Amino acid sequence: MHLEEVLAENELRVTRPRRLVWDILRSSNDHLTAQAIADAVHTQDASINVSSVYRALTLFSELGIARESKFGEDGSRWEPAHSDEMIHLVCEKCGTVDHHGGQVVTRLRDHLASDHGFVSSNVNVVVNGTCSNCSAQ
Amino acid sequence: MHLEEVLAENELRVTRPRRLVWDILRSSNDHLTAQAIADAVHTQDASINVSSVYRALTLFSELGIARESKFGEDGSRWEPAHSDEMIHLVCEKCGTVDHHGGQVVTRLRDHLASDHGFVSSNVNVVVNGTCSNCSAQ
DNA sequence: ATCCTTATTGCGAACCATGTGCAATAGTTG
DNA sequence: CAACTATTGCACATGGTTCGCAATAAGGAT
Ligand SMILES: [Mn+2]
Ligand SMILES: [Mn+2]
Ligand SMILES: [Zn+2]
Ligand SMILES: [Zn+2]
Repeated sequence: MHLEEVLAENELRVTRPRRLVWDILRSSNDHLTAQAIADAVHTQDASINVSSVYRALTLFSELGIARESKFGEDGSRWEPAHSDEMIHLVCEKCGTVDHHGGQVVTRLRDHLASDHGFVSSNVNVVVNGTCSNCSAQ
Repeated sequence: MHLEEVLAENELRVTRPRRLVWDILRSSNDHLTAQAIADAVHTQDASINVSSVYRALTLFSELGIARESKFGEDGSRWEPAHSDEMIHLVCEKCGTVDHHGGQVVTRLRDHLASDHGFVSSNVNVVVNGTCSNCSAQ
């Protein structure tokens, strides 16, 4: 997925803040807070304002190329967009957030639609607990 | 579930703010914001402060008798505690939040534990979409 | 019923993540 | 390169929630 294209298609400009935020998002395989992203951006260019980071993130989300998730604490977490079927496993011990795929979400959507007439636009599954690493101490 | 008992068991006092907040929570079958709860409380006793409402809600959550959920917008939503298996269907049109029960969550927990060593403490499933009422216009 | 101890309150100010108005800046197109 | 205007940086506003502290009121004992 190329930022430039998506922006061009929507007659939006490719700016330094947007490029930097996007690069951080792509290169990290974490679920970052806006602040963490801003910090990372600042190691490249300290002159970029937090507002621009927020504006970029909001825009990317609207464009469908970034995903915002709200886990327990602090603010939203950001990452490149991925399917709802990739659910989030949040370890309460070490704090890591893992992905887990399967059919759960798809089956749930289908069941809700066919048996209850509820048409889902997006499904968020967050599992809090203890990861296998932390279970083994 | 009697508030008085739970509080007594934990050597906590039964106060007017706590009783009022609990009554609102019990008598509504909605998912209320802290502000909505405070407003409702104020119709009974205008002298009760929002801080006390927040403190009561936080306490109830720690005691396991209230449940806090974060849906899309604005602040947290509160209700009497219920099982994780009761998942939330949030209608983007009319705003209503419905419950849906089943085995989905239980099966997911089991799968994660046995096949991935992830021991879940709580599972949150939020489905956003259009309810059957709103689909029918 | 009254006193005592201290948990709980009301109040105001602080907080933190995020959004905004506006003049200055910098993409983009020709 | 010039012109147009989307986007930025800045500083400040916001909204939901929390905190410190002195005043109040539960609950146990007398
Ligand atoms: Mn993810
Ligand atoms: Mn509920
Ligand atoms: Zn862990
Ligand atoms: Zn609806």
